[in-house]
Amino acid sequence: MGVRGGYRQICPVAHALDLIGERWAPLVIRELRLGPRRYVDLQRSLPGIAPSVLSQRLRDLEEIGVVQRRLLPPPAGSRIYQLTARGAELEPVFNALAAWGVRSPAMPTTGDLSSDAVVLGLRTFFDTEAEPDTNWTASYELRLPPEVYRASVERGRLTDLRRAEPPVADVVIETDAQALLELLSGAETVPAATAAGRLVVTGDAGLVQRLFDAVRKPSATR
Amino acid sequence: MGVRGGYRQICPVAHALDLIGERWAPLVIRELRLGPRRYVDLQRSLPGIAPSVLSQRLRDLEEIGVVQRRLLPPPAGSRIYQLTARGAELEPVFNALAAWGVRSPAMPTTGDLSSDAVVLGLRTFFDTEAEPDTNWTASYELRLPPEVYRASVERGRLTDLRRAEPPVADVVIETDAQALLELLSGAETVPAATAAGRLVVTGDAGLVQRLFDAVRKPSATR
DNA sequence: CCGGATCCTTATAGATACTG
DNA sequence: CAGTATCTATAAGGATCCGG
Repeated sequence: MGVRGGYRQICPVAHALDLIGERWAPLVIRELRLGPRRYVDLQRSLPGIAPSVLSQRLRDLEEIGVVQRRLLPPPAGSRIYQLTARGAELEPVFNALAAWGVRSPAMPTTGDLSSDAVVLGLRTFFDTEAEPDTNWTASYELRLPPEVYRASVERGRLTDLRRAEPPVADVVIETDAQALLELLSGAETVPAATAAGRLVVTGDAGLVQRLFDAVRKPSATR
Repeated sequence: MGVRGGYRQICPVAHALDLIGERWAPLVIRELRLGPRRYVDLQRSLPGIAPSVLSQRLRDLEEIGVVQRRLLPPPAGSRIYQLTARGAELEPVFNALAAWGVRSPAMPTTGDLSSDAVVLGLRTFFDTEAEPDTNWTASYELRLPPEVYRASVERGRLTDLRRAEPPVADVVIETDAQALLELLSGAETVPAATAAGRLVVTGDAGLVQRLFDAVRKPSATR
């Protein structure tokens, strides 16, 4: 169980923290929010985590029913980790945490930038407040080498966004995590990034602009 | 800064955890959600926390702008800690965490039960889904010795619930944390608890029943 | 009595090397 | 690739002590 035997309090918050509050555990879960990952993938996305700690966390998270271990069918045969339904229910927790964290004045601008973090930002801050544009339906393939994601917008709503291998979509966006972050935050534009070779769009560029425009940071009331 | 210099990632979630994710920090914040507290109060509500750790957390939380240190006017003159506006914005995070934690099969039934934890449960799980009863307006004084809370319901909405010293309300509810937990979860009834001397209601008992009935645990979709 | 600071012990994380 | 083993560095737990 949690840190030092846990908080030992009858409190939903304390209990949740006993389960998923240990160091690195939330970030392991964050990495799995976009789809299954192998041990080495997790290790690469979480620079600084000790292998023994990663092993321990995966074992703990599996034991409490948040993560599931699975073997990919041959010939791959690799061992992968994925969120269970119970783990996926943590989505509101991460969204709330991200909404609070992104408004921090101390939010770091340097450090490791994982592709997952940026793509999760896209998912978290996709504007759900405004009335959706029912004319907007498209599928996107987002390439942040070596990662590939697939996003679906149906009638103005982001209905799906996850890591994907089978790449079939209306639009293909090829860039990197840093450039995507700048595009989403407004510090970079589609034409400029394209001219600079930091962004390659295959398909309707207007659809891409539309996707980036749909991302809004939360204001105080949320 | 956070644990071991923090995660050093450009990610809102990782940053939020750097700020408030350390051991005990979330529980310190939880204690302050219902109003200001003194050092010793916090120590009593958080059994097991080392004084050095509590000092350190309060200093850290003050530095990042989540907690504010203040001196009560004479003759009290005691030093109290309270959430800043920025700290209060963590409300959605705690609500989401509580909603997830309360549905855990491993949720402990034994351990320390703080009055704050139960009262926060009342606030978190006060049913906001159903259409509010506009005829229901009342103020409650909730005594869980030695704590006193004040709750306000305005036209079916819980508009305020915090620790309070000046006790003025329509109804006074006197009980203890354990009994209140059972009353809210449905394991105990108002008449039975009253008969057993675990609950003393001064004022309209119907209003009390109404308050307890308004608390609903979240279902999977939340 | 309140608000801590200090000291010692122990648990856990970080780093690196190594193995099935 | 998927971890385990080992060593070291930190931070937490717990008791005690001290100044206002």
